[in-house]
Amino acid sequence: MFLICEWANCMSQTKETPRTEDAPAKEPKKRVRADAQRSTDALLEAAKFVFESSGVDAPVREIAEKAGVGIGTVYRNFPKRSDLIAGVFRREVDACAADAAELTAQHLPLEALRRWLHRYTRFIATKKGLAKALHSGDPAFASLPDYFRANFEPALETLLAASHEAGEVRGDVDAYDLLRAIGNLAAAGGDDGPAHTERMVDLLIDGLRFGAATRGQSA
Amino acid sequence: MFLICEWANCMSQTKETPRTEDAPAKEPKKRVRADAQRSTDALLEAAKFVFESSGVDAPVREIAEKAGVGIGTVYRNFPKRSDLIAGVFRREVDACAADAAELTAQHLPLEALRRWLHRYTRFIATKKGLAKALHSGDPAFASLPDYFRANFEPALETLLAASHEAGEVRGDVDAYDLLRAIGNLAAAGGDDGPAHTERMVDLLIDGLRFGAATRGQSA
DNA sequence: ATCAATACGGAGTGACGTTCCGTTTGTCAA
DNA sequence: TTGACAAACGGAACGTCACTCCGTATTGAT
Repeated sequence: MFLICEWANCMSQTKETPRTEDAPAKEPKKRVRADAQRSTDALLEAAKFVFESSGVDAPVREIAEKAGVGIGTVYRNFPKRSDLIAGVFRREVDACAADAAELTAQHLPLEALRRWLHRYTRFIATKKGLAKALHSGDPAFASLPDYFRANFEPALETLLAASHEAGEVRGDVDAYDLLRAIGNLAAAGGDDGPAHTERMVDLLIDGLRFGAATRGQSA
Repeated sequence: MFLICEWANCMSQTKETPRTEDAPAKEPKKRVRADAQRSTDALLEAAKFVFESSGVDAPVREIAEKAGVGIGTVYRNFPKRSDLIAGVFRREVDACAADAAELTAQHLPLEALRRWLHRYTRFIATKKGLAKALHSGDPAFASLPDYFRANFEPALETLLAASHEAGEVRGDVDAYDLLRAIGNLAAAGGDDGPAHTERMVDLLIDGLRFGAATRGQSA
């Protein structure tokens, strides 16, 4: 009730995004060697597991061992420990955001929306341990709030729009507001298990459905 | 705007206080040796300085050196690094709470109240760096929220009551509410210097004065 | 002045993040 | 297929940290 409410708030810090030119071209002329790619993947996979089971303070050596690579390899891929944490975070964001498209393809709009919001709830819940690290001021984390928003907001907007066009939910809900609200719910709700959070999220969804037919049908 | 709001909230976590029997007697039969007392004081003094200048992550050795004692002495007085941090925190709370009585003796009620609230504001501001540590889950910090409240709430209550009896402020303000409100103000207001916080606190004080004559004169 | 109790300092221990470098491997041109 | 080289590899080594241990010095009651 006191620690995590800041989590989603952290994600909402209004950073100016200069966005001048970051990644100029995808492949200038370099190919990624296959073993390097394998190492990076194994590392992210192992780090995700270790962070979730032993916390973000787990030693780098433990992650290297779990990934089956040497310590040197860890530091070539992620020069700082915090880069590894940021890497795991980004990968998780990617996975969660990607699920939105998949759910859209497999379910009717409202059901896809419902499932994704619960998926997002689980994402937040597993990232509780990261909240502390996120506040360390480490520059490796500086771009994370933007990354979070840049991926989740469009994903949810698409889901909302589809459900709205199907006449299932109202059209006047801001995707980002909803992300933050659920983020706060999910992050704070550790006290009595995930069941409580699930119920609260369902309640929010019912709120979205209420009045779907009576307003916002303009779009 | 996003990190510290949790600070005072942390302090408000509703911990059950069994309070069965903690400190059974002040002095069972042991006297504290003079050199030991000197070491403890020097350590707390040095730690306060180092934490404020170098952050709470400063190495223990640095504090020991500043205090002019050996590392062994640090660890005899404060078995864990976190105990030192907690010790500094408690001492600061004591000092701030004690100032309430002193200000009461030296000033008229309303002025004493005003000065102490600004004193408290400074306390919060210098404890920003501790917010992160406070969330580490370390058991050494578990009792801090209670300590915070147990010292500050009565202090402010006394100040408020005196001002109210003098007819200067209303009588329907909860001391703890006020502590939290100012805590949030002071902790969040780092962006544009302390001046902004000072003004906001003065505004709150004016709020207390408003209507002093028209209501709550029952007490 | 004596002496047991207590506190002292700081070398030592183990674990950590990170660097360095000799060795191995993947890729591609011949 | 083969050769060669850039790239990636593993892990010993380094510096720093929190914390432990123990021989020595200080204290205060007698």
